[in-house]
Amino acid sequence: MAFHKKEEFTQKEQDLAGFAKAMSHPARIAILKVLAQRNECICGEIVDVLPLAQSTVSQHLKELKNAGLISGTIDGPRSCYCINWKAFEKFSSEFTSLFNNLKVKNEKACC
Amino acid sequence: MAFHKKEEFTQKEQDLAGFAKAMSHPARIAILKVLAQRNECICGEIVDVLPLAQSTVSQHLKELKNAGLISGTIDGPRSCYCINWKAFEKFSSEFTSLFNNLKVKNEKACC
DNA sequence: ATCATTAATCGTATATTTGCGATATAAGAT
DNA sequence: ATCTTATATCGCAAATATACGATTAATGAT
Repeated sequence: MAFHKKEEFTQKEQDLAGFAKAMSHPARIAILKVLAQRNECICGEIVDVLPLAQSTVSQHLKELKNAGLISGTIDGPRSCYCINWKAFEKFSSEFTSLFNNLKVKNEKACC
Repeated sequence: MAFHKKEEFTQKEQDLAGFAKAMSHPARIAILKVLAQRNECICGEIVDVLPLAQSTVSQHLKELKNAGLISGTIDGPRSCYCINWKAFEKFSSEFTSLFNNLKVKNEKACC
């Protein structure tokens, strides 16, 4: 009956989950890798590398953009996407710090 | 027509995506946090903390377990779950190393 | 042996994601 | 002005995820 209960959690939990969600598909991991290897990347090159249709790649790019992990400028038929390192580092450190802190407290495993 | 193309990507990409997917819901982030704060954690305590039905929490626990992020021993009516730090660190470092390496190559942003 | 407790599983409804082809859009080339 | 190229968006179908209540299973208590 009641769906989509995500807003009942803390903002930080939602943010982290959103970040993870953006990277929860191998195509998007692959896209990030391709983008990270170049300074300027045209979408078409990504399409060539991935085993997916152009429209699907465009959709994945959109999701990564919405999540803030990449930024892109649309310049007519030629789009330039690249990784938004700032946002990426923010999440990455938030993520690792959360679990590193917890880990210190809890050296011995229980089961 | 063709769906579920995930197997067309590298194993590493799939693994990373699977790890991210396991954490792509705030409820599962919250569960990991609760588990990390105790040495032994009974599922019921998690149910009390989360704004979700018992069956739903059980489902989330199952997903975390399938992803290898937590391990649990079922002991009759009393289950003990805890974080699988080993698997967690493996992914965590794989994850950060991937992007740290890439970042070094690519100090200047392009757009 | 029966009851209470706790957690997993089943069945089901709805929402979201994934993917593609077709179409639209926007700029450069002819 | 028309054609080409590159990318975004639309519309749709299928798969997966999310959530719950009801049921089952398994142990401990009475």
